[in-house]
Amino acid sequence: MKYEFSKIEKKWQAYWEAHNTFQSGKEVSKPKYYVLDMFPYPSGTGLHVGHLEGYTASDITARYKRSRGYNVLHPMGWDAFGLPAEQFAIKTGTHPKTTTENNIRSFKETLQAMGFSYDWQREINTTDPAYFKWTQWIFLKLYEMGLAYMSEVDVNWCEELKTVLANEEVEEKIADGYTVIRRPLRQWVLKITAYADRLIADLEDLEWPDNVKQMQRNWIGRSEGVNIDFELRCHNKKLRVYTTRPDTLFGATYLVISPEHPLAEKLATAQQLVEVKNYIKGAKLKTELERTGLQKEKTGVFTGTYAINPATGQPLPVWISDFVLTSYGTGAIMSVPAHDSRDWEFAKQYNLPIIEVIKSPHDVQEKVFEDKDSTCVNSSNSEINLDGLKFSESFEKMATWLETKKLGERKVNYKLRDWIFSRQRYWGEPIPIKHYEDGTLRTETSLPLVLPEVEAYHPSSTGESPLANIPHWLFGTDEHGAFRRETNTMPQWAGSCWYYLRFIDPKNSLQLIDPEKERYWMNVDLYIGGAEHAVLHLLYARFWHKVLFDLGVVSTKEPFKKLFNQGMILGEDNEKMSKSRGNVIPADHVLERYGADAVRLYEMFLGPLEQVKPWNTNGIEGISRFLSKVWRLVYPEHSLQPAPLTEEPMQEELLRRMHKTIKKVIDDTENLKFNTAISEMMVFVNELQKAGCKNRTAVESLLIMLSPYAPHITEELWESIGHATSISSTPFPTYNPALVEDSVLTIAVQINGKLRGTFLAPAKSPKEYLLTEAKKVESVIKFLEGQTIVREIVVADKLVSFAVK
RNA sequence: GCCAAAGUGGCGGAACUGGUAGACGCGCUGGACUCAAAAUCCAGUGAGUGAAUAACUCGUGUGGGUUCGAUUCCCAUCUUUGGUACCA
Repeated sequence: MKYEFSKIEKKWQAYWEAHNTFQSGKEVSKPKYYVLDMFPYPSGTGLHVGHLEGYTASDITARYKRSRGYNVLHPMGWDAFGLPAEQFAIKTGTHPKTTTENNIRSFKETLQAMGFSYDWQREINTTDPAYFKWTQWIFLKLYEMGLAYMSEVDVNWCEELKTVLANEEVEEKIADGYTVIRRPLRQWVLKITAYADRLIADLEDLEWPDNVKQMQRNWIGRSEGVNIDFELRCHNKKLRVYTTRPDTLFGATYLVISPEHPLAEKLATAQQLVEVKNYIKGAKLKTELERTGLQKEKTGVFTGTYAINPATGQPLPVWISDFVLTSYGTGAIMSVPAHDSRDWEFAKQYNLPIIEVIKSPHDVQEKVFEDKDSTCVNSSNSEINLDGLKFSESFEKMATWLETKKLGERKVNYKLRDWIFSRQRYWGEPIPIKHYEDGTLRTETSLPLVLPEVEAYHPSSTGESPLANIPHWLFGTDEHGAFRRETNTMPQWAGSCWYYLRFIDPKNSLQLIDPEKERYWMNVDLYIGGAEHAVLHLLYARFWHKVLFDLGVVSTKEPFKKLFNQGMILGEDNEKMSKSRGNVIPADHVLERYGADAVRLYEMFLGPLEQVKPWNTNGIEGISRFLSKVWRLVYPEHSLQPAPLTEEPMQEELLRRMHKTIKKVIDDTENLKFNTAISEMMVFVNELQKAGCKNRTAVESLLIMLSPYAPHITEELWESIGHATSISSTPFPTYNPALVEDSVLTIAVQINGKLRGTFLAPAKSPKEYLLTEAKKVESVIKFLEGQTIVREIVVADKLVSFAVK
């Protein structure tokens, strides 16, 4: 019988569906394992081979864990709110709901054709009112806790999209060809900064890649410093700056404030006023990106005003420059040009003094010295002396001095900013807030607040969402009077911030999640997805999770215990797959040609899961050959009947190979090193074939080991050799440790580090025996002749090494 | 610029805590089977010298170092990829 993958794969997919093979949650006495994919946005372009990589990895893990006796939760759903469906609606008038439904259908077909063992009864969709009812519920909790507030903020306004973009999205949109300007608008904002410290601290215990943890820490950007108040000459006011280097106060030679600083214009002397005004005007025209990114040369303007350095009593000119950000710290800095490269550049540009206060190996007039490891110099007055102290001591001493003199106070700052949470779009969760005529706000009493049908999906010309154009939805009256509904909707991130919880209890209409089920299933044991979500999605989800923890909705501090980022699959030309390059390999295409098992195996065999690697269609042929070999183990060529399996004992070598293979496949599968697990199974199959082995244990062990990787062919062969139940519920084979080690080993002999010969020796041979035997090897004798052995090294079971002269 | 990761045959990659570099697969070469082809099977395949399945030399981006021994550790350097954008 021939191996016809298309017939077999359809047969078993239908079987699994009919038998609810992968329904989870029944056997709560077993240990649980929750393995989750980052759920996709169902786009119109369909899935390509790159998408399938992570899903295959999680599916192998899910199937493997089931086979090892775990109660596995492995769900899938749709992150279906989003811009593309809305844009398509604007263009064609098709309701985003229709577009979304069509795309979901096509995505689901592909995923099912891959044989993924999802529990489809738990499927969720973020645009389903039964789902977003709870997204809105969480928002109201945030509002009640004071974590959601409205603010008139300078936002990134995109004229073409008529919407506000998050800071994080700006670059991407500009790259897509949109223009973005700054403009003030009323926005809902979430106070993620209130959780900054916990978001850093709790990273500690997570099994996440170190680089992702580091990226999150950098993004939050906690820094410890001091706010210092500088006395201003000829003004009653003080100027407050933030610094992380109070230890260098003696070296501060000028101050800089941002153009948006409230004092910017007030500090300008009559003589400088025109120039200052022009500079401030110029800065307003630039976007944040222009100001911070492209510009290499520093610009600035002197206000004409001087402040007093509290340590030295020297006058410090106050400058205005746009390299100082309004949104960070106090919007003002003290400049220590000798020990900060930006300050140094600025000082050189405008000929300001540079004073060395940290012992430098070179002249600071020539080059900046930023190292913190050195000690202070030129840093004393009648009250304080920092000379000779290292950073941590001098920081402490100066901070304390400033605090006692009431000149400043310690302050922790973050780069992280609060999260602008509203969007001026139709296709998103409505924010369930009512605005009354007297200016009060009330929450919607009945959730979900659903989207009304609209005629057109264009944003309103005022910058509000299309919802502002629907009077019957927009306006209403209740016992508190007449109200207008909030027209902003939530960003796409909202639905993905908590979906992992809903999979645990997807149909609960009374609660977000049943606490008992939550305690059983949380945390997510393994979360697999692309590295592009390293910061935003994962940070937002962690933030919401902590809020839910504080509310008592969840019992764990963190949502995702172990995170794994799969590497991108590139096109055959070694470039990132994209429509414009025309190098996209669509999933359906390869599935039809090679079958799900081959695609699954090949994607895993390509290389380490975390690595970026190019697709090569030729390579998949080798996997097809491997599957045919497995098939022929059961159905010899030209035979319609499966070959009878025997109970005849295996040759010792083959038996040891089997146990080695089992061990390696277990170890590698646990560690997501699927490429080497597959190669080990290939070796085993090659040897079985060469030996013509039809031993039942050998063949069955192979099929079970292979089943998480290639579920369809193994189900079929499992049935062929006489089993009535699914291979997916069969326990994984175990190995005998005694049989994993070889009994006879090849020992290498090195002379001065070069390999000069090998010999065979029984395992665990004593040192003396190995030395004696090594000296008997012909090629070794030759090299030892006329030489003096100065050292003999023996590594048990591995090698003998002689150092000679 | 800064931060992180990585450079191994024609190609994707393998190599445990320093211990026989190149597993497995692709590709290629030769052979068997066939009228022929496909499929399958067998043998070979890092480079060089060599008649050789003898032997030796070189070889994990480059240059040094530590070591009996380095793809692995250290220093310097080049290249590539990802992240980030003056955060005081």
